[in-house]
Amino acid sequence: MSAVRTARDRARRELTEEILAAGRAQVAASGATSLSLRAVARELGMASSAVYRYFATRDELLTALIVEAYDALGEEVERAAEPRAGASRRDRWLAAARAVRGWALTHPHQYGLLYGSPVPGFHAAPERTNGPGSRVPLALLGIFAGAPEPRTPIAAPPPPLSPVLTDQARWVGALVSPAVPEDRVVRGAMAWTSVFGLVSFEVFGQLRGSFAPAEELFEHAIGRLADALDAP
Amino acid sequence: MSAVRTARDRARRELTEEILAAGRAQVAASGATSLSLRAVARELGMASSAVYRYFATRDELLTALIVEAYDALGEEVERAAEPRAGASRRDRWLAAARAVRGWALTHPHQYGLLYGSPVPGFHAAPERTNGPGSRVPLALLGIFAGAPEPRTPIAAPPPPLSPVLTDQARWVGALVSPAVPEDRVVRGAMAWTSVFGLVSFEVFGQLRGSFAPAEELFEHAIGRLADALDAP
DNA sequence: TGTACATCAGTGAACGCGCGTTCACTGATGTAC
DNA sequence: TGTACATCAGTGAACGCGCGTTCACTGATGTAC
Repeated sequence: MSAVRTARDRARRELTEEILAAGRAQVAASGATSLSLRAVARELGMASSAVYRYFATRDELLTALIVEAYDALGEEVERAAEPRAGASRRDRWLAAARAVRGWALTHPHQYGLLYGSPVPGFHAAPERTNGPGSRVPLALLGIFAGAPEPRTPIAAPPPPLSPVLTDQARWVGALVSPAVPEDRVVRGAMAWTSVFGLVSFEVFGQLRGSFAPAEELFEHAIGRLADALDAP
Repeated sequence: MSAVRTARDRARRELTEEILAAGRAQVAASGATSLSLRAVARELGMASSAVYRYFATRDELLTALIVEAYDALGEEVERAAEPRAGASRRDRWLAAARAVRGWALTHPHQYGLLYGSPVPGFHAAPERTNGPGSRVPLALLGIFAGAPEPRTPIAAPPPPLSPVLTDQARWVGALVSPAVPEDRVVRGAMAWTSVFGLVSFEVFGQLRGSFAPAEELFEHAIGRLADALDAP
């Protein structure tokens, strides 16, 4: 067991990567439902049975592709949300939201795989997808950790949270440190779901005939969401 | 061509309805991708080729099911959004939003068919789905036609709309009468996408481990959205 | 009211396709002595 | 450094399945005279 592995091992890693790449391309081209082991094998010029040396089943390959996609999106959003010199919280929020939209528009089928209707007859193992799937919400949450930076104070006080909602929000808020206060978590969740609602509508074609192309609506919306988030 | 049709005609109508019902049940049970003409025929105890007397192709059946689903949801939302004695705009908005969520939770697969990732290799004819698909947004828009009912005035003035966004919002606002002012349309669009973002996240399982069950988050969110909508 | 013809619904077999997965096998690569 | 054995990657054929769609057909229903 040396750090430098054998030729066999290197070949294995490479082929695994090639299989993933072919699967990724297939999902990108025609969606997750039509992902097929046989087509992947054909693409790589190997017998369909050979793929089974690398992924025990079609569902395993699909799970790996989901994890990959969550990680790809997560990485982009994390980078955008990162604290930077001269970047306010609002800037980071806007950048993160744009990263979500940008990735979704360039990878519509992978976006659909993650945030669209679940693939029928397939349930990804939660212990494999939960972590990667949490990267985006955690990155967004991280932006609002710590004290708020008030900008445009709102006259009306925010409506109180119900006890259940308070508990949920406290639990979520404690996932980052320093913990985010409950009302902020709830506002963040609303902003988070808004962004994905908007992006899903755009990617899945619901805005055709009204706000498509949705660039401007999106920009306006995330600006307003930022205003709401920045309130004390 | 009398109003009362022949026996053959009655039988045709009935069987068409039965085929739709079987298809609906199949979508409800396992999602749109696994809808199969053969399975529908099996369900009805007829030869698979017989279905072709009623629907020229699988895609036609799927289109019909999409139209049906849009109409079912549209009807519920329209009813909820209807002006009623003693019901404020806010009440109507809350009822409409709850109708969306309620329908989605009881028909998750049909909801996925309408608002999830598009079925691969299938494109519904826009001239058939556009009308039914507009019912929900138009119902929501209708709630806010005419003058606003200010409740909790917001200190900060709303951010101005870009020229493109103004045009889009004006066009959308003119779909109902009296026309809805641009800024209100944009706020409505944000509320609309928020509701569907929240519902999609809940139905597609993205809130597992944080805000699920999402009843309370949803109630809170639509309340806050109502506050924003009711601003002058 | 009865007959002749046209229309239509439903059948069953078939075509051609692609899929996931298994299995016995061969040949190459790795390992222990 | 060389040999003997164990491990593993990849093959090709096969199983069993379900699908959408077509086609020539039969028998029932509708229509015109």
